[in-house]
Amino acid sequence: MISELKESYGGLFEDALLAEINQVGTFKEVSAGQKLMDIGEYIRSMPLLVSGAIKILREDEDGDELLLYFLERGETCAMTLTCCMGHTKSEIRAIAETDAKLVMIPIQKMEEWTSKYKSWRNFVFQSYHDRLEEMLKTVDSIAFLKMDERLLKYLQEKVHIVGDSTLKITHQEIAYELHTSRVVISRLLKKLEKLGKIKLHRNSIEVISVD
Amino acid sequence: MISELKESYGGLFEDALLAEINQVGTFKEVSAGQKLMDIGEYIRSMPLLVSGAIKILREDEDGDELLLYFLERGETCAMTLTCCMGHTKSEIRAIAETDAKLVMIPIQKMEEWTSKYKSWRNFVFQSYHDRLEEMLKTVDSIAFLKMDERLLKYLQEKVHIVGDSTLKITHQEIAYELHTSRVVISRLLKKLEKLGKIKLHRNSIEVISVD
DNA sequence: TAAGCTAGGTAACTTTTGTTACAAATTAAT
DNA sequence: ATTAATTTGTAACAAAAGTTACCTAGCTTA
Repeated sequence: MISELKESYGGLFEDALLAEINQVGTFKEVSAGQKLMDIGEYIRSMPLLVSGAIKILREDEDGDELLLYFLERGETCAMTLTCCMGHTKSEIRAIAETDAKLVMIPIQKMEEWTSKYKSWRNFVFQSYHDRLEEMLKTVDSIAFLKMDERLLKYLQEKVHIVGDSTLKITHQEIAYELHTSRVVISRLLKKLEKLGKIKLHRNSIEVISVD
Repeated sequence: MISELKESYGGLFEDALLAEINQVGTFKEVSAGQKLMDIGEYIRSMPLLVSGAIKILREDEDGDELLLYFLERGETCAMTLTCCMGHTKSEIRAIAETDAKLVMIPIQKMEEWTSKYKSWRNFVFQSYHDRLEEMLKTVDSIAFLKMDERLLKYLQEKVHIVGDSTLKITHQEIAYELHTSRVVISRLLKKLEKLGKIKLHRNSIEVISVD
């Protein structure tokens, strides 16, 4: 475990903190598609992402989903941070986008480390900042872009996250994450294909242009 | 100044911190409509809102605006927090929604207080949390609601913020903040009036139902 | 091989939102 | 008082997005 921790967080945390994390943290491996946290659940530990990617989703009363953003290596869920502190329920759903490795930190340690380690404080602040930035990007997309632009952006981000320009995904799954209907997605994907930006196959989409 | 500080932040901060704030902070009064911060500007001090309300706006490349949320008494701009720390530019625009009073804190003090005062740390964390929650609400509105629902919600929130059920506002101004066109707003306002939710007058809107 | 399932394509239609244009009412300015 | 500017109302149309329905291609599996 030490090696992977050091790889992802070595530059961020001082050795004493790394050692503590190593001692009190629990290593966890999840496979793609696995649910890590759901709306309304209480949070008992804080995840440090060591490898892979996690997607963070929001849901409305009708159960319709919307992708908010992805977490990558070296990041944590900012929602967790305050949910822990305030002992409130989760406002979001977290699902492993790829196979992923995490270190789970018991929440009691969080406050302790906040006074004890400057690097921890900075990490927490940085996480909040990053998450707010991601939320701004999300707002920009849904407020200012039309669905075809959002779709292309979504595909390009997915390519970045999974590290493969061919995405194994169905139109229905995309529709869920962008909160629209399958027919709309099929229509716009066809349009993007005609523009030469992607190539469509059964169960997969090849993203050509990433610019 | 002490009295207003104590009123808004007395329950939050320990006396020693209040005293420091009082010493190093500069009192600032702004009137409704005044711009406090713009996109791309560097942030040199952090505002603690003592009275009034501030609206936080986002802008796209075309200069189109979108209202993100309001700050009220006892709150601060979470964006500022990290912009200070990372010495990055502001991502948002802040405009006084009502006449407002602020205490401006030099950013050097921020980090100092973060190690020194637990209540300051908690305040900063709480601010981040509140801002993330606001952003979630914003995303919910623009992603899951139709324009007429967003409009009604907007009007009701405005009533809360200004503390008056009659809003002095034009259709055009609403259109800017919701990022749509004046014609759309006029149309939907007429519909809401027919439903008995509001009453329309020139330069003002009376909000009837707040449920 | 036949039946059944899933994924995707597409037509036809509706609703929602955005755009253009113009008129009427009110207020402000000269 | 006349002119000009602002605000609102509304019609007519266009574009974007959502819905329903049905078809076909390719797997799966009985």
